Amino acid sequence: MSVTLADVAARAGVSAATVSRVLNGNYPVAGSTRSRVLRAVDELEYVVNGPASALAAATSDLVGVLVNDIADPFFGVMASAIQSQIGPAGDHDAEAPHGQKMAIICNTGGSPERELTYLTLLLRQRAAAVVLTGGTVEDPDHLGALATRLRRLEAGGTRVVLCGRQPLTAATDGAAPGGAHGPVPGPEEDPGPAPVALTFDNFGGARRLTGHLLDLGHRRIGYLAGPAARTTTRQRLDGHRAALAAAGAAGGEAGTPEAERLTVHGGYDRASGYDGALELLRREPGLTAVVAANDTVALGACAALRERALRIPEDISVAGFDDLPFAIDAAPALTTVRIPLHEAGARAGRLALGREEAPAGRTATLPADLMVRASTAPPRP
Amino acid sequence: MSVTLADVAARAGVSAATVSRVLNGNYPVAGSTRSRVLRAVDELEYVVNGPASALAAATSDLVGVLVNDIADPFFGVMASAIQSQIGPAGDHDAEAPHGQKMAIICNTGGSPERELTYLTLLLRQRAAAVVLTGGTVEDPDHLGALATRLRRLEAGGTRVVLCGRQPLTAATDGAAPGGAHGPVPGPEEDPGPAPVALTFDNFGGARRLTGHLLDLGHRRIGYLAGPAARTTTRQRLDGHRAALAAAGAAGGEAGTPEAERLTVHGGYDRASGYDGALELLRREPGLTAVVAANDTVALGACAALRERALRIPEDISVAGFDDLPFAIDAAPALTTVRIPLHEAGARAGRLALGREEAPAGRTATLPADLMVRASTAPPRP
DNA sequence: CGTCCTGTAGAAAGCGCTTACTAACCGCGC
DNA sequence: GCGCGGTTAGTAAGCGCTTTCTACAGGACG
Repeated sequence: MSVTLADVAARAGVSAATVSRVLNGNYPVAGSTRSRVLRAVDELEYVVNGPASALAAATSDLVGVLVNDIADPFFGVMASAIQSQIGPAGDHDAEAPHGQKMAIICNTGGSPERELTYLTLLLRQRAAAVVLTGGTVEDPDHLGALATRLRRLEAGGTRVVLCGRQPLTAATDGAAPGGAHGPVPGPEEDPGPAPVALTFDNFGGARRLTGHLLDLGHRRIGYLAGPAARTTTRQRLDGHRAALAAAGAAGGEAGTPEAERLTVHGGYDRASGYDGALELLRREPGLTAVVAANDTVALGACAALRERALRIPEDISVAGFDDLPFAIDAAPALTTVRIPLHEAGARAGRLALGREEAPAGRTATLPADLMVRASTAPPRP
Repeated sequence: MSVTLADVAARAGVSAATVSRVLNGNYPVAGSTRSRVLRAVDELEYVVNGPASALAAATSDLVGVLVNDIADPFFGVMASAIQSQIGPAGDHDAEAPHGQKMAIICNTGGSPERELTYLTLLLRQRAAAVVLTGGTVEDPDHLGALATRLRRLEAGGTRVVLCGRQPLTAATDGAAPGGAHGPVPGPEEDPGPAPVALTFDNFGGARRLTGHLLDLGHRRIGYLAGPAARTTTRQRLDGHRAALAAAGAAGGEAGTPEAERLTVHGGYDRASGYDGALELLRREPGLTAVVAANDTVALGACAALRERALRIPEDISVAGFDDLPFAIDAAPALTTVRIPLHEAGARAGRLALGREEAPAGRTATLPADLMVRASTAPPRP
């Protein structure tokens, strides 16, 4: 510590400016000078003072990544992919090049307030970019506050990328399958260009998944939804109901008692699946299938059903969503919908760094493919 | 952006110094002045310039967290717990208090080089603290470089905490069950105080786990080890062999052909478990139990065994390690060893912030409790 | 009534770096 | 021999904040 640019300069017999230029490589420096400086840097084990250079250059090497829950592999996988694009690349060299970015992963716990707090903190750090992952609360107040923060970030030169989330207010648009909306202005104020967004086809995936169950012959299908008023939850639920409605099956029409009865809202955790499955069974003992908001919930549901001595899939089918790594290893292997988390994260990371062109319309929707495995089968006659 | 302290000062009719003092609350300011300043801050939507204040105050709000693989719940859970102590607390308020810390989660991918790179980057940022999670490579060169980096960090005022890792060179000490070593000086140079460390009782947990299988009557037990030359891998393997040796069972003596034959090294991922189980079966068709380096590997092994038409636990027992959330939902529920990841992370976070006293001897070993579930049973006669 | 605290606020000197702007030097053509 | 572009290096002015030191009230006190 306390070895400064000036020390290096003195040792190399040049001015501080020259050292800075060698290190940043953004100005012609004679070869001999350059190597003299580099040697001094090495001998003194000089490490730049990040804050100082961020202040002087008015840019920082920090990239913020907001996630709901880093302990959840859904976010873990995305975060890992994002970081793989941002952090140090190969392992060939322990030296950290100048201008090397670092990701700050912020755990919001799904709390809108904390999300805003983190955005303020990132603004304070003058982050180079911010990636918001996963769905969000559909509360207009929150969305408004969010839009304001993001606008301020962008005004300050921070690149904003949404990964797995609708472009802001478009989130309240109902369940549009395609998802490719244009920018929608927030309340008052100039919206500026909408942040670039990568969204998942939750609606389409859910519709195909429930369609698969309907094709197998299921008609009494329970749904374990995630927390209410969140975009991801609603898109998946809407897809599910759209499939039911198209087949004229029970629960297809939102708001009807039938639909309410076959839907239980909970969290995205295992316990919600466990409790929710029991509740569904209580409400509708004749259930032949359960669709969960995600794989974790599905696993919890499986546990509950097994305790009730129901065999999967002989007595009851179960399906998840996301295709997290453990889905294929469940017994029986879980039928689910694959979300390209890794691809999405990697692409978001590149977009955040400006290393990839923004998609046309500033929004791209990634596919959600049905993965049929062993946890779903035709209902018993 | 571009609203500076001076702007706020002008608006409030005070000097910049006063505004700084109000914001930092570390100097007496008259109530009336204080509220005038706060109003100005509010009206101007002023946000401190983090780099500038870090430079002037020579401290930063950044805390580095190094993990091997953030997509792995083992690290995800710890990272989440660490952050819960460091990041914004309640959701009562969207305002970010001054001095609010942020965690930078760095994904090393298990690469020693990348670990060093990140440490340099953190040094550059003048991080307030650094938490290194999980085991490490046992290569003396790497350990030396690591010790040097950590010493430099500590010299610069960065607090260093190890979470789930032996205090540096103690890592090469053989499999000491207690783990409470004193500081061991690195090669040359003054060691200074060893970083505070929270370690897991991998050895003891593994020994109890294998002991459980032996008690059930198993004698031909295969072991799916993690990557060679990593502390966690070796401690668990050593514990396993210690239990075997104590019972006089096959494979208890390291280095013997028997021990080698019953051990397969791989990664900590699902595929390694799958491949490894098949390999074990090939080497020893009479296997009655498989112990895996962690739960993820165990799940992969289960998949492979099931494909070979072996029933768990009737035909073959399987055990994991860590007790990750999904272990209890495996079918059958996985017998494993519970590692208090959340508690460890939370405590490490508090230690990093200096909000908790370092344990006596600067090292505390956390218990690893055996969780007997349904995937283990007596072998068939 | 002058002095000495105590409580508040301002002036100003950096923190370590970047980056115009300026200066020196070189070889060149006229 | 002199002025001139082209290189390469140095000078110095900040970047926006913290913090020491100084200044100035207004009581309390002798």
